[in-house]
Amino acid sequence: MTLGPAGTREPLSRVRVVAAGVALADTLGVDAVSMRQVGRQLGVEAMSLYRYVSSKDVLLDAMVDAIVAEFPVADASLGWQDRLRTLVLGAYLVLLDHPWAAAAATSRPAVGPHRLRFSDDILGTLLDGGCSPQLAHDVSHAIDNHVFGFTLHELRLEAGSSGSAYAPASVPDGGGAVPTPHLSFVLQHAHHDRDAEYAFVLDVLIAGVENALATSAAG
Amino acid sequence: MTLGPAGTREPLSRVRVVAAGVALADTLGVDAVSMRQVGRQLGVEAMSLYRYVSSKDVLLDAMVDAIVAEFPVADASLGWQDRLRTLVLGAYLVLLDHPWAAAAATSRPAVGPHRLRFSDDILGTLLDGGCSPQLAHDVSHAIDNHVFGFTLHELRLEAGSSGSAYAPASVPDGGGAVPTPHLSFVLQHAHHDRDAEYAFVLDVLIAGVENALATSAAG
DNA sequence: GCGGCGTCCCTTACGTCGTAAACGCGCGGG
DNA sequence: CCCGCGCGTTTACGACGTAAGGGACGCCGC
Repeated sequence: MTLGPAGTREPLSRVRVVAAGVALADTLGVDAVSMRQVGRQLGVEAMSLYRYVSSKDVLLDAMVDAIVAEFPVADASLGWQDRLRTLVLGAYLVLLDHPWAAAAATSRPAVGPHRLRFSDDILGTLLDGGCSPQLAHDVSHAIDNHVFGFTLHELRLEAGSSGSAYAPASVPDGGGAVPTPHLSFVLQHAHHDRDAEYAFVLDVLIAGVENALATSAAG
Repeated sequence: MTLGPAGTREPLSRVRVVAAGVALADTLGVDAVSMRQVGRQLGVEAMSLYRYVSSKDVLLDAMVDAIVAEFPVADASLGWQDRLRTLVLGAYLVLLDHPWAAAAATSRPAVGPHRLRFSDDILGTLLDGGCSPQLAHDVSHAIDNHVFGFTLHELRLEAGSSGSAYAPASVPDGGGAVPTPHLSFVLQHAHHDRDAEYAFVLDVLIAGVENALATSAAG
């Protein structure tokens, strides 16, 4: 690698490595993120990265957490419902900007510090709303799953944007197509509005919490 | 590879290849599923598999669909709520038996024929319950996400069974731990009951549907 | 000034992966 | 008899993650 006219170059660092990985994933997809590619992006050999990330796995974990770091922070001036909505919809918007991130996050067990912070905000909001610790715990899992899982779902649908979302890829042994009467009926009579669906399910969860709070107060 | 005393061996076939992949994933994890490993399992070279599966990706898709094939079928003798519960809880139990399957299914865009059949059953159940096509569509996505996403979540928690479920794996740049007061509070006062949580969220979804049906009937 | 040491990056190498291409073998039909 | 073809093998290529060691540069105490 030739140096610039000044003869020096920006030194490597963990943040620069992670940022290069994110940039690569954003433009070419996660599959393009290999140690050698990331190195090339930085004008450096693959092995040099190992001084800053101990393995490719921790690089990916750090990349995911770098995205989660952009998630919004709880706004204490709102009621708990709107606070939740802000958090969850904000996370959704961030994930839409980095289509690989939802997939990477769900397919990887590690939970980074920023994700812990986000979970803590969700839990704090639920506790503020009057949830028992148990209820808050359960609902926060459901919300986590909604944020990452549902967003992944939506991204996939719009990725395979060539007409129908349901495109069977593998043919069964016998060969013939599977009859799916209800599926085709629904696809004819319903349209797919990404954002509305996401908000709808979130509202169902919120309504579920309100209901649980009401019945526990009454009992 | 030496032959048995009879001098012949079971001929290869697509189902045998897929079954070997499933067996390998069940015992050694998905990461152990390589073409060479699957071949070894069958007493055959890696390249031989390509006569039955055109690539590793379609092998994995077929493996996932083989698992989904075990999902239950809708029982028309039940009311729509219980029919849903049977379908969704049955799928959950199957996925628990093959811990890799939920991860593989969510991280992979293809939808196989058995999964289409399952979605169709869900949709049929919802339509039977009186849902509009649009509502059925939205809810079925939420249910799909619940089945695969939530199950994945639960499996992960019990995989990292070494005490706390929230073990941050990557340290931030600055180094220090993140303060998570609500999280630690909740972890102290709530316990994690896998099955109860799964059923709880499902019931929240069902209640949401009932509510939507009631208000649309009233309006 | 200078010798050692730490930090940073490079080179080389190994074993694995997915898979393209061509080969060999055995069997059933002309 | 032999041709073809279905099936499995062999060989090979270009990636991959990463272990091990080497060399250059700058800062430290002396």
